[in-house]
Amino acid sequence: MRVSAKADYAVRAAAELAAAEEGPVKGERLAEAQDIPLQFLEHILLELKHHGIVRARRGAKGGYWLARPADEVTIAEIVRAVEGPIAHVQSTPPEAIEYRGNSKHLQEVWIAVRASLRTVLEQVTLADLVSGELPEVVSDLAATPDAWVAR
Amino acid sequence: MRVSAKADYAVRAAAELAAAEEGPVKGERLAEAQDIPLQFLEHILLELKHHGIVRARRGAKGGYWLARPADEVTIAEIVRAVEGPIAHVQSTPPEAIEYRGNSKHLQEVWIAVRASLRTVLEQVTLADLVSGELPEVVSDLAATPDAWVAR
DNA sequence: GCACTCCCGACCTAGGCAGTCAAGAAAGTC
DNA sequence: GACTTTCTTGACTGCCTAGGTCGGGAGTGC
Repeated sequence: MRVSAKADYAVRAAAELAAAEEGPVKGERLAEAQDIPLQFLEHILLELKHHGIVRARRGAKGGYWLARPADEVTIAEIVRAVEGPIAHVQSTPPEAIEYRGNSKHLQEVWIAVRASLRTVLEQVTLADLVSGELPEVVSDLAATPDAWVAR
Repeated sequence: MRVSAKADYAVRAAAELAAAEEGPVKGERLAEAQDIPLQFLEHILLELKHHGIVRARRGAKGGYWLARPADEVTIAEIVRAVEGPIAHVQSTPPEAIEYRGNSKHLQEVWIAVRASLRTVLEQVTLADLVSGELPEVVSDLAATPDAWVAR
């Protein structure tokens, strides 16, 4: 139930790419802009490339750029690319687990957990993120003061 | 963004305790009922005990029982007891991270993620889980067919 | 050809996950 | 008080992941 450094880095780098107008951006610039260890970031960008989220060219004038327009890339996609499926239980998808006895309905709870995560992560695109205009569902959730207190 | 075996086990064992009428339940019975490795389960129950969620007595006729009524124990509590805080990013709470540049609004997204997890996990009590009568928010989420397909 | 930049496998360390084992302490029973 | 049952606790395991570093290789532009 936690967000890994990798996922956080990946989204931040992607946001930086989304904001860049035209032309490839060097890994080094991304690393500096978001204060991410360069070598680690390159691995992450490679994974994003393998998942068809970014593209890259090497050599002078090389760098990375988004494979698709920023308003077509969701945060969910990026998280899945680096962390794998969202909200798996014991490394298997919740719909595939069989619960017995008094925990029979736990499956529905995990399904609901996944669904609620999806409503947030699949709704927000990179374009939303850089513009700051988040979808209403999300900004509503973040707007309640209660959401900001630790527990 | 995944649920550990430990958390899953902990909730299942707690559900079993919630269903047990009166009197301590042996660890062995819990393990059998939910098919959980006994020794591992005992570690988990110990953690739950330290967090004041269950109580235990040893000796003959000993066993475990809930420290509070089943309708006052939420799944969120149990998950926190064994996994630590929900939805931390890089092991720090989202409200404590400073984002800069084009990822400035990422913080709100992670806050929203945490809030949405809370609306599910803090709503469901052990009593709900055992009876199968989940709160409306949760059953609504689990009712959409889309929630059951992998992605 | 050379500088530049990504590509990618190897490696590393710390810590967590999932689990086992064995000894010990407490409580109930007779 | 002896005995049994059952929990308690610490130590320890093997494996994997997270987070990160290093260094060479390979494609690109000039």
